[in-house]
Amino acid sequence: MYRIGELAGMCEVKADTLRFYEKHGLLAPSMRTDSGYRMYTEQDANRLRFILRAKEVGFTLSEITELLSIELNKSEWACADVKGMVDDKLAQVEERIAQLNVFKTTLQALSRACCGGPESAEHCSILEALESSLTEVRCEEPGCEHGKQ
Amino acid sequence: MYRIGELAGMCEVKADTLRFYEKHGLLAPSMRTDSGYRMYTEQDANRLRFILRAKEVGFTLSEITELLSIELNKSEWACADVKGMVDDKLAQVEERIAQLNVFKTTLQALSRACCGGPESAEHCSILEALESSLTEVRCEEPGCEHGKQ
DNA sequence: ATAAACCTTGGAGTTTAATCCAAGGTCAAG
DNA sequence: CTTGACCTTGGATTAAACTCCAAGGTTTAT
Repeated sequence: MYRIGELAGMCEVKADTLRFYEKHGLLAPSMRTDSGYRMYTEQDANRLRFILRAKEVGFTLSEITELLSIELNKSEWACADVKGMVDDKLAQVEERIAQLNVFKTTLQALSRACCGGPESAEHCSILEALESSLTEVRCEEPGCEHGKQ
Repeated sequence: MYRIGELAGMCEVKADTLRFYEKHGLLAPSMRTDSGYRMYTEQDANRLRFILRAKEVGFTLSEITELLSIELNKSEWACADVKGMVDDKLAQVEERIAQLNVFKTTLQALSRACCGGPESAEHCSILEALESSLTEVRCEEPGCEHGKQ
């Protein structure tokens, strides 16, 4: 059993964050001492770890709430519901990855287009691309001609 | 010359957003009419497009402010500065993609572990995994044994 | 000349995810 | 038995990036 500060320290979050999660229904301590101190079990700690892992990867707290809320009411849900939720999240994650890959490609094109040297950015390909249109970034040859004059 | 609503409509943002950008030093109209209406020139419109394009690539407004300050003063900066910013952003995006891939793998494991049938989620492998530890999700065989009793 | 559509300002509200604060209660050590 | 570290609560504040509102002024079309 951990007090709030212990669990927080263990998981590298602040005690305030745990109170916040409690207020928002993500994680409540399994018990309280007579004097009202929150006491977290190992199971609570595991739940917190799941929350943190999900968060690390870009799930919002309300998405995490949704995912965890089934657990409180297991018997009212069918496996299909649970799996459906996971699959929805999976689709969202894949969508997000796809989106980020688009960003990545654009950024790579921008990066490749620029010599990155100490010369003035007067004719910098990156700035020129942002000035005109991102779709026009084309300068993939290794010998960068940029800054020639 | 465009009035605020025209420029907003043209670029598919709200007039409020343009006022917001002005307040935050990203984009001020080049002039005002006698009666105080904002009037944007084609150059202003280009600057807005620059902002929107940069946003598309995932730059925050404060990063864009920085980019714009380079833009306005190109000769005082080196290509290395500009490329450095893009490469930083690229690293951030790649890091995020890597994280999302970890979560994707976990979600795929959860999904595979569950039969997805109409039976009660009382003994659902997904929920069991969430309750204990995600690292324990191991049930990749096609014949799902889940819900057996 | 009047209604509709547009514009102005300052300021408040929204969302997400905390983070901080004040005033006070609890607990272990010396 | 008092100090210091910890805990309690409710409420205020933060940051980002808008978004909306009220009360009024301007333009334009009929």
